[in-house]
Amino acid sequence: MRNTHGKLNFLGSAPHNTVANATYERLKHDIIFGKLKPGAKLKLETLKDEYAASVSTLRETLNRLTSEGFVSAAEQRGFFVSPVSADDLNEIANLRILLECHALKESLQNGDDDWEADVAGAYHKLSTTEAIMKNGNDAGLETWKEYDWQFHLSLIRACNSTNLLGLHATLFGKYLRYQILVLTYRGEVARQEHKALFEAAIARDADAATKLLTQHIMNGLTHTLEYM
Amino acid sequence: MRNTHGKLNFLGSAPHNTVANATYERLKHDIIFGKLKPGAKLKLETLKDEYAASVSTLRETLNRLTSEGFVSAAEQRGFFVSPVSADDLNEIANLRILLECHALKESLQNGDDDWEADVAGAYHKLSTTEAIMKNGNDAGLETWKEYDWQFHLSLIRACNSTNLLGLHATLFGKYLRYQILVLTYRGEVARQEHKALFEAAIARDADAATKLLTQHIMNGLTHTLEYM
DNA sequence: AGGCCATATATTCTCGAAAATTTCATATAA
DNA sequence: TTATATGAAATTTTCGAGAATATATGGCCT
Repeated sequence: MRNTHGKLNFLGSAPHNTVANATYERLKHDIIFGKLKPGAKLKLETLKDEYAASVSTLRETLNRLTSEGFVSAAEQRGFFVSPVSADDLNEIANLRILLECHALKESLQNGDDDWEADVAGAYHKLSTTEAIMKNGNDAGLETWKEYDWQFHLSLIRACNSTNLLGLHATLFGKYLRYQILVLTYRGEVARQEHKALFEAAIARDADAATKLLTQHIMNGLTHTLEYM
Repeated sequence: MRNTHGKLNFLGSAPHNTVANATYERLKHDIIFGKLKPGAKLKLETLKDEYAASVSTLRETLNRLTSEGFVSAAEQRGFFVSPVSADDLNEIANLRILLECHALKESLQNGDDDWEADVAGAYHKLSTTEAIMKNGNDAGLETWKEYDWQFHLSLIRACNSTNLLGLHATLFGKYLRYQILVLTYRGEVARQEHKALFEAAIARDADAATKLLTQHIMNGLTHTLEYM
């Protein structure tokens, strides 16, 4: 993680103090939430106007995003939004299963009372939002996805591996981009999956929890592939 | 991976056409091979002289390296070489086991004749070098480590996941830095471990291969921790 | 002496412009 | 007509300087 001070938001960075950080936040957000389409050329002159940053500053952020895989770079030919594909989504979903299940197991072993309270809190926020959205209110898409992310993060936070949490955060972002891309509702099913996952986690049933998590991700994958 | 054209070297990038890429290569190499010590401040003015690049270009590469975790950044206080710790090494070794074993299993299932030939070739280079180094010749440390990396990469290359190979490459680099840090010889043991691993892979014995790989990494971890 | 504030120095962050390279449009030749 | 060469325009890459911020220095007060 970039800055250890200050509260982290759901894209995984500190609040933007510098122009570079603000630009990074906005660019990443715009890619994940589809404002910048897959494959789109990222011309520096255009970005300069749109994001109010100089070429050098923009290149800093584009290099960061390239490292993470949200942007692709071609030597002397500039940057473009990383393309999407069924293969790529498959890879990401499987990696998420691998890493998140591993982290979940560790977390269930290590998590103390504070961890459990965090999970309960995150689940409460998520389920409340999902209950509201169930009634046709799909205005708070970003809020919902933020709570979704926070819930999954809370489950694995006690895994005791900063490196693992870092990799997971990037993967989650990539997975989220695909979900936003198809943007069809899977709310009610996801709601039940979250509930079962939460209960298994609190019961410290690692086998059940990892199975539920795997199913949860696989179902999301199938659903997304169907609408791509 | 950054540039799909041209042959990749063992640090995972294309040959340096641009100043930025050359600087990135050199900086990463200097961090992994300990020329830049863990925790060292990376002052822009100093780097400018040493690497013959402008501030903007340097910041591009430092941002890339920060994303990968080789460099740490503190808001308004610049960059420094990421520190090392036993905890961090533990995390990295365990992640390497998780990812590399998974990739190995997939690779053993998917690998065709060309893959097998690649593995045999990579193993040949590695074992030849290890035989030479056995006789007290420890001049070719970097060559050895390159062949080591190429061998491990060849084993998992048929895993059919670009994302997985990318994560593994970064992890391998971080693991390598710790090995270089203690710089004590584990050649003869590693030689035998590589041999057993090679044979299990060619026999497509996934269980044996993953067990051997896990042991190989765990032994390296124990050895490194001992001398830290 | 030891802590605190103002000032000076050092360092990072940001920008716009010049150099290098690619891409596009047009003309010329087979 | 198709292919190739030529030059103009667009784009990326690189740089050095100025603005913003952090760190160090030295004087002042208790």
